[in-house]
Amino acid sequence: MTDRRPSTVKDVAASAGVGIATVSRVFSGTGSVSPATRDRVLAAARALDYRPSALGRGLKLRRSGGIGLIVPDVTDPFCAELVAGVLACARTLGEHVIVDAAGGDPAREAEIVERLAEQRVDGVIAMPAGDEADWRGAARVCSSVVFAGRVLPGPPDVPDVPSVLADDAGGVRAVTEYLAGLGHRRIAFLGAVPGGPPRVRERAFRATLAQLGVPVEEDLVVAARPARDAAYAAAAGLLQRRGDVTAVLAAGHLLGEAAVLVARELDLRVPADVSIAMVDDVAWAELCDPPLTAVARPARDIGYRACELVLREPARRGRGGPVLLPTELVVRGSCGPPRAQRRRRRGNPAD
Amino acid sequence: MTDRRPSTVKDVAASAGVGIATVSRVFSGTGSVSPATRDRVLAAARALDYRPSALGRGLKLRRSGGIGLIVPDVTDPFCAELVAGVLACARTLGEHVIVDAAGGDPAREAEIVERLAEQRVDGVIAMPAGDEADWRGAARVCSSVVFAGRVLPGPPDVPDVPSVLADDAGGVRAVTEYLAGLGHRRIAFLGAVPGGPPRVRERAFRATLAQLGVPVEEDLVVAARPARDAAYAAAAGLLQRRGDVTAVLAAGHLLGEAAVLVARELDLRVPADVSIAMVDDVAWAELCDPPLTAVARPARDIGYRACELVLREPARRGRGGPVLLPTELVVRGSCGPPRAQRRRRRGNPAD
DNA sequence: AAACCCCATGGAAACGTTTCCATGCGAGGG
DNA sequence: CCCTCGCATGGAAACGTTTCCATGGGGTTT
Repeated sequence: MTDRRPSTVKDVAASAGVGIATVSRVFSGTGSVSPATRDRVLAAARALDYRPSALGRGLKLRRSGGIGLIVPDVTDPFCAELVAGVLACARTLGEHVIVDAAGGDPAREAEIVERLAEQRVDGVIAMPAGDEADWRGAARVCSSVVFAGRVLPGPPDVPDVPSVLADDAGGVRAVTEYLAGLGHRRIAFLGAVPGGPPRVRERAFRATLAQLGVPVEEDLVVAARPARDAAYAAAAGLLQRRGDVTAVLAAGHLLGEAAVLVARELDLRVPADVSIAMVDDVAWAELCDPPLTAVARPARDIGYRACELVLREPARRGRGGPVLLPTELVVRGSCGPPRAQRRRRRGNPAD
Repeated sequence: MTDRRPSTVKDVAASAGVGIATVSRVFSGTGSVSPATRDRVLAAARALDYRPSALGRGLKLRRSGGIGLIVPDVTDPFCAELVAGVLACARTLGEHVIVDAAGGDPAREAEIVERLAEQRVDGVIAMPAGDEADWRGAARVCSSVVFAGRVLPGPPDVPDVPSVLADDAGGVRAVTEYLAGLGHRRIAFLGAVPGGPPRVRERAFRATLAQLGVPVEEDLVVAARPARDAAYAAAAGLLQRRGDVTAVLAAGHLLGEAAVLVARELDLRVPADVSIAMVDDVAWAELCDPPLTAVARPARDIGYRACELVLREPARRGRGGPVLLPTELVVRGSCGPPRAQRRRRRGNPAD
């Protein structure tokens, strides 16, 4: 039936009685074309339903006019917000975005990068999971890579991949100071990263407590992979083992979710029995009962900024370390003064 | 610097001492190449860090090897889940996905479709907002369009755009029967679509009640745009105006959120004073207190299936009406038997 | 032994753009 | 009046791939 092939510059040129170069000039905006000719070309194009082929153009220009975006999981609220930011910025710059989810798997990340390189994307934005080495290779493969929302665990020696991050340290400091200011002394940190050296949130937590003269009990810093089951197990372990904690700072929304569910399961009232706060202000924080105090990371801005960085400012890339965007402490009802010292649930004396 | 241009078939051919046709055959998998030659080509390619250009291939093949995906908002949990499904399927089929958000604006949708057409995508999956006319044009422009998760409000005359949907009617029927079965008689439907004829959920709600012999009070069917503010306003209006409703069925998660917040604001206990259920089982439904009963739509499956449809089964497309995927009623604690007939807000609730 | 066929291979022509370069032409200055 | 300059325009060459077609050679069949 109507599976006519799309019309091309050649068709338009013939129909308008001009050369193909002129048609190209009209559509690419370069060069000069007399108004009369331009009108004639545009009319012909409209009549033929002409639509310039991005493939032809890309081939000639050696760029596709699109960028790649790699996140661990598009259904994660933070990632989704970040994606939205990237889309918003890309739209203003007239680029399209190829999105893919790596599921936190370095091998899949590498695979996606490979594919994006074949697509000749103009740049790649990634929320990385893999290790330094993988990405150093990737940076070689792709024109430009920007990390957004997360960086690699590797040694912070030469940060040759530019990045846009939330000021996690500042956010954790703020919420830790807030909890300490309410009078808490036994504050748990839920969500240390299992292997390897402590990451920025844990470090900020420790540093803030130290600065406030509150001793850090190793027992209260619990590691957990960022997955629902692991988070729940970690939270359950913590709250059962240490009935005397008066506040829990969850390092991410999955951890916060776990803390809330476990507290409910153990019949702990929030914040009367235990205060809960978390990093990442997701939608449900407000719907919780009580609503959860959280450190809001500007996920959308991070995405937007990363996109600007990768497309507009190739010069600034990598200079001056990561771009840090401010967090905000959103105080809701889930934190209060600590309950007077007393045991609850067959507590084990651990102090 | 190392801004060498990427190597091409020509480079590889020269380096391996073969013709470019042979290199192409090795990488595209077509034709036959002797093992020895193949190895030589692969070695040369590896040495040169060769990566076939998707642009060149796309130009020749007249297809980009990617599909377009248009959703209203990637941060919406349902959309995000749908996107994840599409990505999963596209991955298995070796295609990439260009994602964009239209914000529910038909003009933006049209613009995105235009852009995708320029990219010569192999197909488009859309959760549409625009009206029938727009999309009929789009379908002409693009090779193939599939609707996912939502269809157009237009008359269901000639469904020439294939679609993959949740069985909303079944889901609403199930939850309505459940509420009626608990004894509710004054059940509100929150989230009728403002303009135009009633959509499938409202129709199913009315039909089910009619079938059960429960009269539908027009006053209890309230319209609301699917936005936070509108949802909240609608919910507040409903619950303040009609203190005698014993159950609210929210037609979407934003509406459900609004119902929960308004109920809390009005000091209505759930489910003692009012039962709440909603369509769309999002993460916070379980974190709510009490956890919310919801109709789960298989968003991920919908995305996956839509992607299969658009890529694998061009023949089946459009035949036999929309593909309906089953919903599931997830019963949690937010619904109970109706309170004995009495006015709400009779002073201070004893807590 | 001759005819044949299939396989491996290379050359060359697309695919649809952009852009360099050449051409023609009208206007303005010497 | 001629030279020059600038502008509008067209032809043609790239960009990197796939694929048709031709070619040559070795093995099989008669």
